[in-house]
This record gives sequence, C-alpha cells and structure tokens, in this order.
Amino acid sequence: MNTDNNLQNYIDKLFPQFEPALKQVLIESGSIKSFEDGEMLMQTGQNMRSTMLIIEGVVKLYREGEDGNEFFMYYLQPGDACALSMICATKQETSQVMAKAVDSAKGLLIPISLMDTLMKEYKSWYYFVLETYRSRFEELLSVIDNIAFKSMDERLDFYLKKLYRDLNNRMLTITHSQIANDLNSSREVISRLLKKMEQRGEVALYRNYIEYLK
Amino acid sequence: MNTDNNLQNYIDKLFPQFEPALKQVLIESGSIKSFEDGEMLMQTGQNMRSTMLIIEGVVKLYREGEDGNEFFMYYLQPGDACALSMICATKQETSQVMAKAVDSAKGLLIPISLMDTLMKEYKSWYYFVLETYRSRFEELLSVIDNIAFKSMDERLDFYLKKLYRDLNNRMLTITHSQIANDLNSSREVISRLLKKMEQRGEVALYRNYIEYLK
DNA sequence: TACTGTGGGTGACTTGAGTCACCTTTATTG
DNA sequence: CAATAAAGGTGACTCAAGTCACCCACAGTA
Repeated sequence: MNTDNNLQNYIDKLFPQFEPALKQVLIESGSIKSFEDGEMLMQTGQNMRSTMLIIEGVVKLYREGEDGNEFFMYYLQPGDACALSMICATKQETSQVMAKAVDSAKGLLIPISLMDTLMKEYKSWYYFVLETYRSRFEELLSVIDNIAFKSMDERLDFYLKKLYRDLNNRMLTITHSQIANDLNSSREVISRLLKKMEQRGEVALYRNYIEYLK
Repeated sequence: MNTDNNLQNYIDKLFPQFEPALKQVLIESGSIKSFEDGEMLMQTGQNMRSTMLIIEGVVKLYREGEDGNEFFMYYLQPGDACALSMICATKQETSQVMAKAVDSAKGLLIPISLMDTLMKEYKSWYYFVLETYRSRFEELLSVIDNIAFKSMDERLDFYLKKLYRDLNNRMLTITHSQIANDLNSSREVISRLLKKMEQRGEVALYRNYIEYLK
C-alpha cells in the first residue's frame, strides 16, 4: 500500500505549494508511519530523531502535568507539521509534549539530518516551517488567553467549538469525563455546565456524544 | 554614542557565535533604538517592519486580554530576540503581544527584508533563530503548566523565582498590585499569600520591594 | 435474565480566590 | 506642617469550581 505512488498523491494533495524537486526529496527520504486509534506518536521526554508531517487522521497534542494530568492544547490536521518536532529535531532535544492519534492517523517521517538542507535549498519548505511555528505559537497564545482570562463555561464552549471545527462534525463523539480530562476539570462540573448549555439551546446531549448547535 | 564602534562592541559581547561576515551585515543594516523605562516596544495589533535583538536592559512580554487585562509571559534579556517579531516579520503579520521596557532598554532593529538572506547565508543566524523559537516555545509551555495545573501560591512562588533569576537580584523592586496585575489576580490575594510566604521564611517584605530568600 | 461496567445526574459540602469596605503606614509636596 | 497619594493590612462576604456520596440508565455479556 505505501508505494511511492501513494506518497506522491498525499504530497500533491496536502502540500501543493512545495516545488517539484522538494517533493521528490520527501518521497525519496521520507517514510510513512501509521498509528492506531489512541496510539501515542510522541511522549514527554522522548528523543526525536525525525520531524513529522501529518498526512491522514487527526493528532491531539497534550501537555502533561507533574502528577500525570493531561491538558489539551490543540489538534494537528493533515497538512500540518509538529512544530516541536521541527525545533527539537534540530537541537536533538527531547519532547515536551504528548501527541496522540485520534482515530487512526498517518505521518510522514523526515529524518532530522535532512532539515538543514531542506531549509537552505527549498524556499517553500522554509516558509512552510516558519508558518508552522507561527500558527502553533498563536495557538498556544490563545490557549493561554483561555485559561488566564476565561471561566470554565467559556472555556468549555471554546473547546466544543474547536472540536466541531477541527473535526468538521457537529456530532462530537466524546464523553463528559474525557472533556473534563482535557480541560483539567472534573466530570460533575462539565456535566452541569453542559446541561446549562443545553437549556440555552447551544448543544443537545446524548449518551457518548454531543451535538453542537451554535 | 551610537557609533558603529559601539554597536560592534554590543554584537561581539552578546553574539560571539555569529560569524564575522554576519556581524558586519548587522552593523551595516541594523539600527539601535532606545526605549525609556516603561515604554512599549510593541503593541497588540501593531504591524512589524523589523525584528529586534535586545542589547541592553530587560523587556517584559505580556499577553493582553479582551477587557484590557495584562498577563505576564516572560522576560527578554540582552542577547535574546523577540521570537514573534521574527515569525511575524516574515509573514507581515501584526503583533499578538505587548512588549514593555523594564528600566530603560536598547534594541537592535533588523529590517525584515534581510531575514530571508540572513537565514540562507549564515548558519549561525539560522541556528540562533531556531534556538529563539525553541526557548520561547518552551517558556510558553511552562506558562501553560503554571496556570493549568498550579494554584495561586505556587504560581506566585514561580513568579518571584523568575523575577529573581531573570533580574539577578534578590531585592525585587515591585509592589503587590503589580504582581497581582502580572498574575491576573488581585492585590489582597497576593498580599495574603506573600504574608504566608514570609511566615515560612521564604521572603522578607518591605515597602516597595521584596527580598527573595529561597 | 441477572450481572457488571461505563456514562451521566444530583444534592450537599468545601475551598481557593476574588471583592468590598475600611483601615494604617509611609513618602511626597505645596 | 497639613494634605494627599500610594502601598499595604484585614475581616467579612461571595462565588466558581472541585469533591464526595450516591443515584439511575443503558449496553454488553455470562
């Protein structure tokens, strides 16, 4: 299945802005790796040997607290790259975050040894990397806004909206305790806030999923 | 005062890793700008025409809430660069944060038109930029850790420790309400927590300044 | 069908932190 | 020196959010 042809298709579709020579290098040197539903792509403290471009599925990025808490940061979509893997790869640093596949996902692994050359030789790669940094940085800033300035009900609404947009589906298959986990809150609190949202007609609640109506 | 000779000294001292040719370019194309105590170097929404290296003083980075709240993120020291100005400069984006001079500060402005060339031509610049991204990204992650997982007293301790380390002085000339501002809390809360820290012998409290003892 | 595990609901309670009102101390300045 | 402003202290109150205990509903399965 993972023929060169297959990879070529992915790259053409997801990275149309890359120049042909760059695409060729990626096809020759990159390798596809598949991840099962819920599998970790990256763990806190893990050493990084390659940078990764997401080509299928959705990847969830978490920050891990000292006591094992998880805190959801953002999703990566096909066409996105892990900003941290790019930065850390160059410096041989270890990961500061956890990445988990939502459903199953596929990534294109690029050996770190290539990074310097790609940056130098291919303008479209250079801009892609900068844009990756910029958008992840902004995403982090909006995360900070939320936890610094907003209360739980606003954060919950923001979270559901992000879920709806990033997964492009009003039916959010998620349980209350998963949400509580992602927001570092507790199930009861989330349940109560969801009920209030339902009373305001912003969501409809079902077992194991939520319909987002805003 | 701002002779080429002066700038040469700054660059030699703060960026010894830069190759001579790069230093020469920076001297020829950069310009020094001075900021007074408390002056803004950057405002939310402002357009960026140049990237900035800090060469004197300390710069405080804030995130601004919708209702005008400020939330302190981190300090920049001489030898640091503003990561956001680097990223946004390339994309002609507007600033997402506020930067304020602590005491007086000096910055070396580099026109954005130079960025692409510098990245391509000078390896030491390229690594400098990547390292800037990486360290700011990590700083943001630790900010998230703090507000997501920690309670006010831990955040206060973390804040004071950062102040002590970054300004390299146990005597922290800051008022309780300034701290409250930076942590997006209120003066009374900070005063009470400080008093508890004092009782544990972790700080000594005076009018207008705090001695950090840990 | 009865058993069991998971998702979700709910009332009662606790607590960290923000707010309000009002006070004292200290520094500045006309 | 009196007036004023800013820094800081304190008790009382409020409230969002976390915790505890216990409940029911539903689905899978033995």
